Amino acid sequence: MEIGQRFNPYKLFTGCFIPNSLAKYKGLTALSKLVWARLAQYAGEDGICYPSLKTLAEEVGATKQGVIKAIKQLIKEGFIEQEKPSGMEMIMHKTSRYYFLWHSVFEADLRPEVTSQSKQFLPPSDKQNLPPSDKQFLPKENQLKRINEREYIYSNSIQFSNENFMPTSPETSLEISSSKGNNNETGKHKQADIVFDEETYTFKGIEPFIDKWKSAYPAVNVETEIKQMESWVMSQPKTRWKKNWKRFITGWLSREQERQEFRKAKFGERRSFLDD
DNA sequence: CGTTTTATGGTGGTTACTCG
DNA sequence: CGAGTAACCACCATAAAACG
Repeated sequence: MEIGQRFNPYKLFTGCFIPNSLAKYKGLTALSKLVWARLAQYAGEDGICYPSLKTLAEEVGATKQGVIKAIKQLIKEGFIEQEKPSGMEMIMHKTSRYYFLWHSVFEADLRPEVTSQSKQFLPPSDKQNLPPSDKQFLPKENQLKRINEREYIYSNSIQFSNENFMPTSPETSLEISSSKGNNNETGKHKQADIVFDEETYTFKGIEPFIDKWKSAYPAVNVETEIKQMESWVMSQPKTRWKKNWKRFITGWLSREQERQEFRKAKFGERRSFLDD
């Protein structure tokens, strides 16, 4: 690929993701939406992120002041909540924590079948998913619906695609297809081989293994990694495609699990998966 | 009626400063 | 060091007014 050459950006990049409903929302500036997207990308499985204003500003191409204004607007409009450092945290120059709030505009992006079927993929509860040190920062549950509950709905959020990011069809949705699954149709307990669909650039037949992988690799966001795999495979020449995709996927997840554990051991806590 | 000019508000940048 | 405020400035989009 040469500079200036035409190319197809479809599923080619990873990066920030702005839901359609948020993009259309008129109560936020463009920068606010970008900041939201960046924060969403920072947020890990626990749905919390804590980048510094300086870092945020650098990564969205704005100034610290601009980011402050954007964050204020996001808070005012009810999209995020901010926990400012206090006490020892302030002394230790800790950064603010940002929680995502479920907003009415997001409902517009949820098709009925997605809303009902996605429930089973939500984490058991907020607190169970939070590290102990984070529990003290949990706002009142009845006031707050952290957006990581919907994380799986937007699990392909770090991909750049021309299509709607919502998993609207079984062909493009791990979540929905897993609820239907091969078992219902072809029956019973026969496990089909995993194949890589050349047209949709997605893995087919992985649904029966998702839960297994989740429990086997708890430090890994399986859905996100699958998307990254699909993106990676897509960029590879077909001659390099694997024959045994299941082995490829488990190998990838295993490697990622080790990396996450190494990170935890080395850095104590992860600030963001973007710090890779 | 269409085009140009002007006024206004929103947004964001820079700098300096304070606070804990 | 991180977060925040304030004053000032520039830019841009929009609406209204002026003009031919």
